[in-house]
Amino acid sequence: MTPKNLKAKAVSKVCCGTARDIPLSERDADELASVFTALSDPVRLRLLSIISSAPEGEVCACDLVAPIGKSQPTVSHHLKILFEAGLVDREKRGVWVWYWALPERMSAVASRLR
Amino acid sequence: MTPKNLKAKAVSKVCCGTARDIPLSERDADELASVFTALSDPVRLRLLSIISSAPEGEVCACDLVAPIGKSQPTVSHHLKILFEAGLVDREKRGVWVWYWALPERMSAVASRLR
DNA sequence: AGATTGTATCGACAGCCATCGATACGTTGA
DNA sequence: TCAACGTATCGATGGCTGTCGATACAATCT
Repeated sequence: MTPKNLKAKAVSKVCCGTARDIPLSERDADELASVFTALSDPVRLRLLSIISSAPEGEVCACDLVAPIGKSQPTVSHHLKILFEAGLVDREKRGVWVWYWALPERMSAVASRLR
Repeated sequence: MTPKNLKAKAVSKVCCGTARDIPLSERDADELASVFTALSDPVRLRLLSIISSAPEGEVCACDLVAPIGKSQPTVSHHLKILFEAGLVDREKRGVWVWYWALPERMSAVASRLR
């Protein structure tokens, strides 16, 4: 059992109760953590902000390299991670690849934070 | 300027417009990314789920080691990261340290995902 | 076909991070 | 004062990750 609430002053002799089961399963924790990992890089967050706020709803990858200020392989790497996390989708049109955000995915993750 | 929407079929000759400014500043991106980094580990997410769902609103650190299944130093390390990210607060009472969640912080982060 | 251009992949390297044993610190109780 | 206990810190280690140059791939244009 978890010890009583002793916030004020007293200190119980009894502590460290028996283990309860964890609300978040190991599998769910792994999945959630993988999404947060995709969001844990400032370059990816800025890419996401550009893509999400695009007036046309989508952005050509060629328009993402210059403002980010990183090399083209690096930007491509980050876009791949965002894509695999389900945060953006993409489509190849001719030589170019267009990216757009998946807001329902982001709000789904957000709701998991209560 | 960003090229026209050519989703259907045609492919424009013109692409790769001039750089717009990024909605998310570099400073804000760093700050946000640091919080997501704190959330990017399954052990920390499970710790947070235990702490957040505690009936008394708080949990003794001594009750966190066993269910997580990691060593005491490892759990202490993760709790420190959650604390420094502003996701939990803590108070020492006697020998024990009690942790509780800061839901307003989590919802603040969640709202940043739209 | 060959040249050009946008994108993704590869290989390498440096820095960060999760993990644990050992240990130090602080508090309690005898 | 000393022993016991909960927690935090330290040091080491293995694995992961962001970065870039070089290169491969695919589509377009001449």
